[in-house]
Amino acid sequence: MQPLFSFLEAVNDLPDEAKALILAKTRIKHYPKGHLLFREGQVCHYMYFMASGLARIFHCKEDKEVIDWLATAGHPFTAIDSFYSRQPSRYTIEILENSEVYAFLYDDLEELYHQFHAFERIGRLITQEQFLILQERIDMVQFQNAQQRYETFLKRFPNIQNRLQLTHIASYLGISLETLSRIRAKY
Amino acid sequence: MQPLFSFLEAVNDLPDEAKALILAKTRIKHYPKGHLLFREGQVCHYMYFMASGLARIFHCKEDKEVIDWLATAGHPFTAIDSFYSRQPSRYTIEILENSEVYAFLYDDLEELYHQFHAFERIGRLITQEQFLILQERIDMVQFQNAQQRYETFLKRFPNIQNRLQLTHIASYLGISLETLSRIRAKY
DNA sequence: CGCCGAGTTGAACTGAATCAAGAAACGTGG
DNA sequence: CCACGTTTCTTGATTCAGTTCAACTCGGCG
Repeated sequence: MQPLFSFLEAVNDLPDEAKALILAKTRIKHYPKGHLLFREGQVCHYMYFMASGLARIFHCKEDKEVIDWLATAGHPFTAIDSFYSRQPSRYTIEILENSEVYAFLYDDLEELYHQFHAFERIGRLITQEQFLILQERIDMVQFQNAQQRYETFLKRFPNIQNRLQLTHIASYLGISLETLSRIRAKY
Repeated sequence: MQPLFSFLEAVNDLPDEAKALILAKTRIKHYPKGHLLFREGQVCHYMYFMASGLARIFHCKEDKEVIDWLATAGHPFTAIDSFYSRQPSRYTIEILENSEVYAFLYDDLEELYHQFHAFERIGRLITQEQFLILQERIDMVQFQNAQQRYETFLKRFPNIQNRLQLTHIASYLGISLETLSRIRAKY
């Protein structure tokens, strides 16, 4: 549980009672590489936290898979279009490496938000950070060419290149597999 | 103040004391078309709310202006990269029509967040909604061609076409002025 | 050894940018 | 109310980054 608490308390302090409730509500699971944590079309009932490992969140766009988000160790993730809206999701979540994942039921998270102002505050601040990450991503997709996107990617995920196959990197960057291959050919 | 309270209470109820404090902290201003509400390079100290009118939030990318956000009546806006981080902003905010704007000082907003759990909750939920709007925008920029983007734009801002010049629409859509003109030529 | 998925390389194609020039709309001053 | 200049918008020709399609290479594994 260390990684979760250090993630949360880097944002804002939490009272001990809140930590105790978080502890009581956490569901710790291990998933093997290739496992589908969540499938499109369903309502996602969990907010996840990646304790260790790697996952991809993708959706299908005209028979192609498009990766929207990479879940790396120490960060939260979910099917964001579904979890809060309680509507069916377009996303699928696939575990890419044997991973340790914490899961929090929607109702439990709501209880935490409700009971602890400090937790609600952390929720707001985390969402704000993720908003800024998305803003950067828009900038990338809208104005950077293929080469620049790859460089941005390497900076943002320095230790991930050899853990992801080219298809996935290309999909995350919004460029074709061939273009990415050509870019890497010139180091 | 009607539009602000109805915006906030559509998200979550607020206790009367919170409303009273909001009222006390609101700074109501009127700005003429063309007024620069905020300039890049400074720290933005205000969260704004557009009571009526229109504004654009843009930044400069290699001597060109890129519109990131349109502030329409009934919605909040600010230099989002600066307001919460307290760092200098890349954005400039220009009033596009004579507008009525409410402004909230950073410290006042923090006080509201701090004093009222309900307000903190509203802040979180609004941020979440804006996150989803950005996610849609990524989808637009990454996968829609020029024509589809224009159609998306018309759907999202149905009453705005004739209030914005083509240059601004093109900039918001991330396409060139000429391409947009050609698209409109075929109705 | 041969198959299969992943990655590379080549050639042709394309949507949209850019460059360029002209038309329309707009507003300001005489 | 018109003349002129400026800004906004349209239209055409050219160019380019990246996609698509296709063939080939490489490495691992039954």
